[in-house]
Amino acid sequence: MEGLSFFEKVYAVVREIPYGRVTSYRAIARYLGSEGSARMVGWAMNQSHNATVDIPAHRVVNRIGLLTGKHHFGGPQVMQQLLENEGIIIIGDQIINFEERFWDPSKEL
DNA sequence: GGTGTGACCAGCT
DNA sequence: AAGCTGGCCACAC
Repeated sequence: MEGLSFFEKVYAVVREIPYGRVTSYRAIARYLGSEGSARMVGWAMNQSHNATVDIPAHRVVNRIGLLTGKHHFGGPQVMQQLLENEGIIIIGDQIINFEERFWDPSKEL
């Protein structure tokens, strides 16, 4: 992790999110040592499409499991569809059983 | 090196 | 209950 920019660290963590699990912007920021930087994580996701590697950005949601970033995918349904492909249920942009699906890098990594 | 920009968050109105 | 405000901080220009 040495020599990596904040962005690159964010990408590295997001790539570690297991299939069928999700995490929050805040949890990633906390794991990277700057808890107040949740917005930066979101911004990193915004730029993630020009990253050289694939970033499963759909596995990152806000603190309560709401799909706030769905408009930044191909269309407003794409993010939800990707998650449902992984067995995650979503109703009204809200992940069902969010607490069970939640994956915290600072505990599990 | 100041300024603008956010896919956030908590607290207030 | 829904919307606004200010704080937050890494990045690009």
